[in-house]
Amino acid sequence: MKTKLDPSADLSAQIAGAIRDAIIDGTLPVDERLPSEIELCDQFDVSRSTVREALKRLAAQSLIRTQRGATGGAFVKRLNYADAYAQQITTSTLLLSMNEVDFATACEARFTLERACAPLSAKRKTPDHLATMRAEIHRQRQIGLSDEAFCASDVAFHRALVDAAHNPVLSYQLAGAVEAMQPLMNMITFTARDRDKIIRLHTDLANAIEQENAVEADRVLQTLASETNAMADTVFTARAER
Amino acid sequence: MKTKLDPSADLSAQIAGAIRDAIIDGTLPVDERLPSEIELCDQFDVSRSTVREALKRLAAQSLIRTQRGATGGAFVKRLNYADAYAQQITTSTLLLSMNEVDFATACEARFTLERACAPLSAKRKTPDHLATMRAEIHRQRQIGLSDEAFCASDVAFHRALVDAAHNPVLSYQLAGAVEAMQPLMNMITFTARDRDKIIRLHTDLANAIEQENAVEADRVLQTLASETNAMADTVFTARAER
DNA sequence: GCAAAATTAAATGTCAGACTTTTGAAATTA
DNA sequence: TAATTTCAAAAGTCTGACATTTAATTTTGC
Repeated sequence: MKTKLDPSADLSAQIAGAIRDAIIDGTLPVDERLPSEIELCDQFDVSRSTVREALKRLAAQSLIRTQRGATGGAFVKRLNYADAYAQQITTSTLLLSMNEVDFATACEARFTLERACAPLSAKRKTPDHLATMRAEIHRQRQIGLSDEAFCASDVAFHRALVDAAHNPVLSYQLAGAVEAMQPLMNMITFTARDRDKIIRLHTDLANAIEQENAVEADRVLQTLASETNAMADTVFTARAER
Repeated sequence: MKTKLDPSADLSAQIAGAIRDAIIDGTLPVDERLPSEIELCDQFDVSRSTVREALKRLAAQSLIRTQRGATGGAFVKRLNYADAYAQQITTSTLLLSMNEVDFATACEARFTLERACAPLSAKRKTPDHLATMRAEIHRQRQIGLSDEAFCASDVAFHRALVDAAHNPVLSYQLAGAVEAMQPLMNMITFTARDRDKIIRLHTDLANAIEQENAVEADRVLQTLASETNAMADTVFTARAER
């Protein structure tokens, strides 16, 4: 681990990069203990502050975990789905909110991916996922529900749809696509008629999944996509005129 | 920005979390300058080392950038596609390599998503993307090409396919799915006949995209998925017997 | 001799202060 | 006015100290 790179970057970034590479290419296997901070000081010939800053960078990416105490230290962390989800969602959300990605583009991406997922969900759904979907539909019917709460329930509904495919990798990939849309959706105000329309489509979708009717599910998702786009259009053009 | 959270975590993690939240919810807009390190020391009542460790955590997630010098400081960074790609790929790769995700699951996720993308690619392809795909097919034909180089070219081919959809959000989402498979693919040794088969399918796929034949493209991708799974099966069962 | 309690040592976490380097702006000079 | 010099603010790095946590070791009490 005497590797060094990119002399332009900060020392702590170089060191973090060297260790990260070692983790990614498997030189440092999961649960391996890194040398102690003091030993890393010697190896990289820097001070402890610099080593610590490098380790914090790695910790922020969930590449290592640290333990205090006698047998403590920094260990290569087994990246779990929960951490990966969280990072993906943060990144996706910021990517969308900071880059003036237009609603149509994000919407297209999301529904394209969801439509890909639906046939698998129809085939592999369990009563559990179906129950979650129905429960969220029920929640969406509540009168006096805020727009934000409606959106949150919408996300939960679609996540249940995705999870029903029983492919954790797929769920992970789609988590970003679905959740990252939420802030954009929150910019929309839903009229009662909009909600009715969405709820009806959600019901159709749940039914299609229950009946393992992939074609119908796809049709509903396509409709949902265009309806969502239409609602956004209405809101945004109205807002632009004002 | 006087918020604090989770008293169980380290101070630097708490501070990073508070600032991260402010960035995500928009309290700190893009390109806003954070207070200087010294000012943050006062605000959070911690030492400079602790503040710096917090800032390094944020930098590792591409949430801030720092500049030295008189008008320098830490600024909220506009997350660009390149950084988001890189992070997504790192996370996806590690998720797959560290969690004994079986080949079939990862493969299914990848091809399901790619099939969703193909109709859009067929509709919106440019000569440029098509040329990239053909160039990679050409590279794959070279005799004496290592398995690794073959896989890398395979990834490049599929990325061109995805990028042809001209939806940057979709490209970003699929980057992880496609690239993260590479280490898994690298575990396979391709016989000459395997390569022939793949190259023929790639050619069919490029033709289908060129002719805007989405149905044919989907058929080819399905075939490619099952062929890939079959090759992996052969390799893994042979390896298991040994 | 054994179990509980005290001690120790190793490691990370935090702090304080100094020095270095970078960089833009202000002041000076030609 | 333009080039140069000076200056000051800020991040980057280093050193050394102390605090806290934790497991292993040693001591003590019975």
